[in-house]
Amino acid sequence: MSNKRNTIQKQIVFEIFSKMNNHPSAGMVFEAVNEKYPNISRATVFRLLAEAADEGKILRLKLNNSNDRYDVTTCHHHHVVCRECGAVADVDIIIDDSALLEGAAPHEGFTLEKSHVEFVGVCDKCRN
Amino acid sequence: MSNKRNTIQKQIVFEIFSKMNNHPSAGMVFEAVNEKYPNISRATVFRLLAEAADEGKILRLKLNNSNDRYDVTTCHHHHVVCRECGAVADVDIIIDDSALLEGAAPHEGFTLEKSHVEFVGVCDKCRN
DNA sequence: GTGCGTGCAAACCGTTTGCAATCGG
DNA sequence: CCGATTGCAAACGGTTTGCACGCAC
Repeated sequence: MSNKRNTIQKQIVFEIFSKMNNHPSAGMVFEAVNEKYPNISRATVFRLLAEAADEGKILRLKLNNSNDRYDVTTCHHHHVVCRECGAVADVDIIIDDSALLEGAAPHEGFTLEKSHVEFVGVCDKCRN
Repeated sequence: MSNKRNTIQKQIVFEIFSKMNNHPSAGMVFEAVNEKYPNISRATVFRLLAEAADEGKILRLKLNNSNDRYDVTTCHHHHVVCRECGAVADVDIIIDDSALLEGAAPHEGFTLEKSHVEFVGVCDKCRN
């Protein structure tokens, strides 16, 4: 039900993006797209990802020590960032979100709405 | 026991930074410093904060929808970001860190080391 | 005196934008 | 057709850096 056009660029970008399982930044998606389709511009990749994130079709993550990362999975889950290389992966864990929200006492008149747990760790490669 | 020099700029920057309780970005610290001490350069403020963060004396946070924020408090605690204006505040909550780390199953060979809970919410001003 | 720390301005890097050309519906 | 979408290149904003000078030690 989108009033948006279904362009070739959009198909290609999301085709390639959805096959990347490393929570890539927009730049990383552009690299991957550019390899096979050098005529698709950087701006288009950035625009398409930002648009999809705004529409809630994908997630835009801000994590420690890295640029914005995009995530195909929009349902509530958590992440780990490698402290060495910045690689990102999903973390399977069951966390009672509402218990967290209720148990928390924010300062200065804030109201809490959502929570996200970010783990820091090491990836396989960087552990040596 | 630092082999670093104790310069006037360093004293001033951290004097002012430690009085800001809004988890400021480097730019915000510079603004505050610049108001009273216009002869201290932006680069110096950025360098001093980055250096202190590298030494573990302060925290460098990357949170949703904002630049890097610095935090005087280095002990383990959690944060909330206003979804409207990006303001940051501490959140008091007791979370069993090791239980989190043990209960979590990271993908792709990651080892977890630390956790940080980031809440999204609204601040007093933006709630209207 | 020595060399670390600073100020300045320019470079940087990821991202965004203005605009004319193009393409999808 | 006609306006949404694209490609390009230039602008942007926050941060970093190279270099010469000055200050802490």
